[in-house]
Amino acid sequence: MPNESSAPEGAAPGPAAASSAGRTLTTTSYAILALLAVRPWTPYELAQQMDRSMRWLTPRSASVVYEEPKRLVADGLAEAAKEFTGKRGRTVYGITEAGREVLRAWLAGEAGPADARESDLLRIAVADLGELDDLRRTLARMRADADERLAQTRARAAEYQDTGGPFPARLPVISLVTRMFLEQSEAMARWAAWAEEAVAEWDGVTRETGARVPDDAFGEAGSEARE
Amino acid sequence: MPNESSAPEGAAPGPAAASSAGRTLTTTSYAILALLAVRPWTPYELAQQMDRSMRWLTPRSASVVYEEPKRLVADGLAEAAKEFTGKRGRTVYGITEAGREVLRAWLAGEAGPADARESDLLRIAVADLGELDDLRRTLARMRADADERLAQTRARAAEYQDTGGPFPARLPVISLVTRMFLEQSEAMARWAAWAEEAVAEWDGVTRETGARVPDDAFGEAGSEARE
DNA sequence: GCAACATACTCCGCCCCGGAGTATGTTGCC
DNA sequence: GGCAACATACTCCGGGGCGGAGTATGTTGC
Repeated sequence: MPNESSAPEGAAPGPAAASSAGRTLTTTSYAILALLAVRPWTPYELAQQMDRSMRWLTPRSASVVYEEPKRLVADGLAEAAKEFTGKRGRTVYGITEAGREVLRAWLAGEAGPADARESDLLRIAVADLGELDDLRRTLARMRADADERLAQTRARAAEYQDTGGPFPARLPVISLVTRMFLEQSEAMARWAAWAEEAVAEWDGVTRETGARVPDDAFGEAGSEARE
Repeated sequence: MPNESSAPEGAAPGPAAASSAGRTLTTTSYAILALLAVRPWTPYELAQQMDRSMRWLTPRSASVVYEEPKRLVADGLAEAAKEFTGKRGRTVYGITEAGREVLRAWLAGEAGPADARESDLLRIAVADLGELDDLRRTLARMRADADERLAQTRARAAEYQDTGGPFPARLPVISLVTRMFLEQSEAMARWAAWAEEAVAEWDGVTRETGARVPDDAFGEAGSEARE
């Protein structure tokens, strides 16, 4: 059976296709789109800004940052304007109304790249481009995920402790990494619960509209971690 | 066949070049090699086992798991034996002495893929294929990394708190993700310190040779996290 | 006897990486 | 005023990895 997966310029929307785009948008797409929603950028600035603001969330190398806007333009989600300084050209990218729309849809829904972890965090970071309820829903989902993951990790740990695992001689080294996963998933679950609670008291998604920086947001995360 | 076509540095013996292989080995390479060091596997078993044991450490899709052993064979680090069940052939892969050697070298040194995080954790998980001192060195490095990362994260958090960041209106959402990074890096630093301490009391790297499962390895990671 | 499942793979388009390469602006210093 | 250093503005390419589709043969259970 011939694969018709590449239906490029046919404007044929796949079933799972994110709104108007003729491809599945990636986390990179949404990251760039979120930046463009703030103001127009040249690719160079975009690369700088991606490095500054997205490095911790979802790092992307410069070559990718140069590519993605072109695709967004092809999808009709961004637009490019050519400018010149002497004989030196440069492109300035802006977001289109369609672009804002898919961004809003992404912030509002489950749609988007399957790679949940990193894109969820991005969703939080740019939540002020969407609605308060979107943020709450995302946090609720993340909390559920984190709790489930924690439960799984604990179950695995308990199993190793009880049975010794398939290679009991290896248990000491295994215990080291297991403890690491416990620590990480507990941290995640703790955070998700905290964040959900904090946002429960918000009236909006920015400072002006009623969001508040929680008192303990920037301090020691675990009060007991002090030493 | 030396596919050296793209590397014009011909005579330059890269110090980071993993021993005899004509390419830079990836984390995947070491993961597979570590499995092969335990026993021979068919690709199908390998894929199963990768999913079982490496899913949390460094997940790889099946197609990659089928590809990698071929490369390892080309590098002389693994060997393939063809077997038949009726007219159905299958390959069984085993590790070569050269393979064990690069695995030992990887466990002993800094060499390997730059992507430190995930490969370090793998190094811990298969540390029983190497020496106790290798494990200690890896943990010391990880602890230093974790501490530095924590310091950076705290510095960024403090900066946001003091200056409000470039977009003060966005501070509430930013504070959410910042807190998440604080939580994560604290967890990591806490773990690294714990692990280093635990291993300090070991005499070997397996149970038989004097490694012990720490008492609190499988319990609540943070004693305060109980609720 | 046949369906369902397990085994044993191959192939392909796409994303992303990271480093090399190519230009042309602007700034600062002697 | 000249020139080096740095900033800006990109393109190109090989390779790793993903994930889903496709192919084919063995084994098991009803």
